[in-house]
Amino acid sequence: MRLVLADPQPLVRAGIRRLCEALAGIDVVGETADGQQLLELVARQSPDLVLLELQLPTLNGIDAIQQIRRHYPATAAMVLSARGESSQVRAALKSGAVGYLSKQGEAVELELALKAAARRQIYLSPGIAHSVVGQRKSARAEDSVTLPRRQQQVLSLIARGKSTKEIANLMGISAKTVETHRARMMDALGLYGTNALMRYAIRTGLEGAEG
Amino acid sequence: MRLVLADPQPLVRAGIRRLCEALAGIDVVGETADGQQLLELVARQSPDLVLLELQLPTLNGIDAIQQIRRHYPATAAMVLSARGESSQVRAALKSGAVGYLSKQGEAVELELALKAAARRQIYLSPGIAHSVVGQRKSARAEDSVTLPRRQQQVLSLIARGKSTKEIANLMGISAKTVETHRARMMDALGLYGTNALMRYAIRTGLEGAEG
DNA sequence: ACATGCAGTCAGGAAAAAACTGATTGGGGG
DNA sequence: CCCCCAATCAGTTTTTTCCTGACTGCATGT
Repeated sequence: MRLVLADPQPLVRAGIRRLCEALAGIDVVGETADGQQLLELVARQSPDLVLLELQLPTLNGIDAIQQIRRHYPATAAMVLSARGESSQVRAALKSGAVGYLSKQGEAVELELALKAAARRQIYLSPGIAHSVVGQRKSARAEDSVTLPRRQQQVLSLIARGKSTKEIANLMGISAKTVETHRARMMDALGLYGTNALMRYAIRTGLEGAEG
Repeated sequence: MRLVLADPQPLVRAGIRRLCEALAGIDVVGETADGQQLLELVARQSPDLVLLELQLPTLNGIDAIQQIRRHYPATAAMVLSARGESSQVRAALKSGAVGYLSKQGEAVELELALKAAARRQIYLSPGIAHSVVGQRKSARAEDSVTLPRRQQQVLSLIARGKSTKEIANLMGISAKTVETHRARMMDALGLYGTNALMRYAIRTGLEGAEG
């Protein structure tokens, strides 16, 4: 099985490469830190499988998977990610990923996942799978919620560290209204307390931008 | 050279382990995902070197380095981190780290770093070194500030989304004292308001894992 | 036309948190 | 020995949050 790796951190990538190469029947034919380069690599090498981190520079993992599925259908894509938000898992699988491997997982999972891919099966790390089997009520409603327009604006300003008063001024509305928006969002997201909302705001607002 | 690894992500850890074991004269005698367990491992194994991520559960990397330097001076500690903020780099080195290796770095750096450590030299990844050669005067006071011990603990708990009351309980002190610590930090960092502090706390990555 | 529901706007008042002021203790260094 | 800083806390005031409504448009379905 011919394999291409994509992860922004060279050291991590090199480590994963070693792990893969130690497995029988696995041939790592390329690696890259970059989404665009990944597509070029796939074009050149036509690997059987791509193992990719979702957070890639120049082209994020989800888009990369879609491109691969569209232009190089012979190549399967499996996610190898540090994070496991439901939204990401679902987006990846919907885009055509053949598996989702968490870096939180044990090393043996790598072998299981690659074997599964060889058999055209789908592998999901434990702790990831629940994102796909809907019945988890305990899983927070945070994911896959689309907030109304103004609520999103408020959220974005919260993520920038603005106070309620500042937000009110910036948006030209009363502070009371901002409070209402916040309360509605907390309700919709199943969060309790302003700090939890702020945490959520910063996490989701920091998407993609990291120095 | 006997080596212990500490990284919260098993897959990454396993990969790095392979890379280390492929080098001559390196013997990986233990690995863990956890700060407290790291100390126990060091006590049992007395390794020559510990290679650790800074963001560890139960005991963060900086504190772990300090403990190791204090209680097990024969063991050196080298940071292997995904991030490279100046403040973290300086804090690590000040705590007695013998090197700072970025996961953004190339895989060969691992060999260079371990060789350097064997020769009792200090290795810094390119792109990390600048944090130490102070010439860049950052505008904000936010960088290059080392907060006192308890203040850092408070900050870390803030980043984890804990409320003042929760922090007070967790630290076994009065809520009033927590407020004082917060106020001192805002003063020291030139921040105004609790939300700005929280933003800072989350952004500087004192957050360990999802609660 | 009418009810229904949602998004957006706001207020009043109680409750909680934060901010300000000031005070004590215990180490370390000059 | 004295001074400073880290750490601890209380009292008081100010600000923010939280809860309970309430009114307006606008779109939808009946």
